[in-house]
Amino acid sequence: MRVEELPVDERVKKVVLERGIEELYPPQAEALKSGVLKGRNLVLAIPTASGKTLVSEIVMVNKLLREGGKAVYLVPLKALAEEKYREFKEWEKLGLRVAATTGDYDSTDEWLGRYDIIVATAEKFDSLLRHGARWIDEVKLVVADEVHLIGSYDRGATLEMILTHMLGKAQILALSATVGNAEELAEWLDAALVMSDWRPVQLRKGIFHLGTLVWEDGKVERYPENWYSLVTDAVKRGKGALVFVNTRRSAEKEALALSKLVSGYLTKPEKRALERLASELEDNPTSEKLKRALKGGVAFHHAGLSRAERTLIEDAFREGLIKVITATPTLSAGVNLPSFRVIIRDTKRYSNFGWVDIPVLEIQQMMGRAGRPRYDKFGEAIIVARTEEPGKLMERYIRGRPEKLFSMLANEQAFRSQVLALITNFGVSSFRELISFLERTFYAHQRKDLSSLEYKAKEVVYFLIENEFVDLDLEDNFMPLPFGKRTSQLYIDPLTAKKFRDTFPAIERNPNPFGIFQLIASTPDMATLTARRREMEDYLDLAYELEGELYASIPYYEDSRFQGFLGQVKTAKVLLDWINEVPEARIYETYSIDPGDLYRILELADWLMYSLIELYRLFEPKAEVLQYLRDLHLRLRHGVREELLELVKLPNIGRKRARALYNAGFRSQEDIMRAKVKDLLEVEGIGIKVVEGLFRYFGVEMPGEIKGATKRSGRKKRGTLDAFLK
DNA sequence: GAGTGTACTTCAACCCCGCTGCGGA
DNA sequence: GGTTGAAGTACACTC
Repeated sequence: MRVEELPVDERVKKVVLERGIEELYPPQAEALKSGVLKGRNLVLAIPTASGKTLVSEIVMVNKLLREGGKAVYLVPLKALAEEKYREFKEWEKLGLRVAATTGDYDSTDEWLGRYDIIVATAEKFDSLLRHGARWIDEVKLVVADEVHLIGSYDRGATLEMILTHMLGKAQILALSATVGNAEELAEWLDAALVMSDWRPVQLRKGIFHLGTLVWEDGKVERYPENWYSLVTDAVKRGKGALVFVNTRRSAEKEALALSKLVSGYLTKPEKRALERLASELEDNPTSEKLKRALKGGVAFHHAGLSRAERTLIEDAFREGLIKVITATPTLSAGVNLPSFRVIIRDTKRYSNFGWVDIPVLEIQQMMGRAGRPRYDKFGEAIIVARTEEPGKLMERYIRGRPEKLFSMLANEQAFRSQVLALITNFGVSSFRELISFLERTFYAHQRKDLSSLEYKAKEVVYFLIENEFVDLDLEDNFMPLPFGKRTSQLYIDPLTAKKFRDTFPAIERNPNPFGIFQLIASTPDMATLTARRREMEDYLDLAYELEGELYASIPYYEDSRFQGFLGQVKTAKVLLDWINEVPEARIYETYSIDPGDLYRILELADWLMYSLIELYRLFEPKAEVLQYLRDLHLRLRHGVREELLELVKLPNIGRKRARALYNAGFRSQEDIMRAKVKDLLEVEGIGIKVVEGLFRYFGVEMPGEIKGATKRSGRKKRGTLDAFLK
């Protein structure tokens, strides 16, 4: 189908044509003929990179231009929200306004009302729904990207509930990878279904075993025995490779090993560019390894890396400077990062229940990364058989069909939160109403029988009533209580909230950081570290030493909670170090964690600390305790001791600069306001830009000579992604 | 004959990912 | 359940 022939607004066609697209891919054409342009719901199940985004753009923009209202585009990852935001920005030239919102930047409501296309993570949109933002009624279209995540154990329920809420109120366009039961999903959503395996870049799949590479069609190629040869072969041909492994340690090890082999194929300028790239990285044990790997044109990629490091690597790989990335599954479902060759070293992974086969769906998503549109005529995805039998792998992952999707609504933690939200934020006022809502879910559609879910719902409701999240009136109608409503808006697990509330009296008696941090670490919303075998004794000792500060009792060795408890102690200790200004590098070393892990712990602790305070405020707080908690929250956010709290409030002053200023004798905002520019510049880490920012903050004129050299105030609009990114 | 280097075998420890709140001059 | 680095072992070689 030609773009010219599309039955859409002329302006839409013009923009698409300007991109150089004149002809639509067959599945795109089929999708657009399905009635989706006339308002019909659609499930589009096609491989990644076969043009789902373009379809959704055309549908969104056409609808907005013709009918007004808003479109919401849901993604599973923050990084994807940024990626889509950048892509959709192009449509602003038609007068539409595009915004992105995730937990990272900007908060709720009203400013979003000014935008037409809103990109959000599913959880963020769920949260917006709970807060009852007024503009929600104007949403005419919901695009759910990666909708197969409805089958994810911990996050699937959120997506399912959002779609249940919006079903009937807005048009729904669900984008999915190929799954086993797309029909079922389409039936539930009362949607047309378009399925296809068509790809713009052909994909060849094969199994490698001891030097023999067998392609799907039976063709055989010979290589040296070690699978490394698959990588070097790709590089030799001027292409890149993406290697998937199942542990961080393996990613790092293979990167270093491959680096030695690949470095021989690099040109002099490439080597220089890579050196430059490596020098941009900060110094910590993991970065050191990364730097070594980079010198050979190879990088590893996993969640231990900071976001900046990840982006740096992704960009350099896209440019072709980095030839090979070894990655854990962070990359399989993340941002768009294709490669000529994809090599899958592992097909099993460790879970709580021991080793399990990685689902077909996931392996196929990894394989789908092979082949770069515009550069490659075809892509190659190769699974390495090491311990598994090659034949079995061929059957399961290459010829086999992906799994069916199953509703995860019944997952207890998720269900608890969702039931609470229905009662406190969505006006569900009786058990009967609750059930009738649940009848519209994918769970009900799929299982037909609601009795076991009903039983669970009953248990949850009892729990909520018993713990005063909700009350019953004389006619047995639900009455939301402030505690319940706030819990739901804070987006925390009711169990976390209960735990907090139960601990308030103890906190009032003896407020202290260690106790509070252990409490936070013990909630189901926190991702705690695990204590390694040889660390266990140390943390147990620490717990006994500080027993008086804990709000929980120390479990016995035989107790099933023992392991978890030590992990919580370890996490609390990390947080304690953080607020006592232990340098990051030392924290990484002491606890053998990576920057990404620390960032994650701090982010979670920050959010939970805020929630703790907000809930405490509901229960006749003592002023001095409240102040104590607020100060602790600030210390946690900035990673400083108490005496620096005043300084870190200043713009561009973090824990390092604040400490430097303090040690140089500038101990209050007053001191700084009165200081001479020259003296401030003497302080380590303080440059002219920082000083300029300080002066602007105080509303003081800069002395003349300096002012001229540093003018520029790129005031960005608040709440947009631009502001966040810069 | 003790010390050192090296190649090899055992052995226990460790094991992917991600989202959510809110408000400041 | 399988990989990995570290500890342990055996053995040859050097001074």
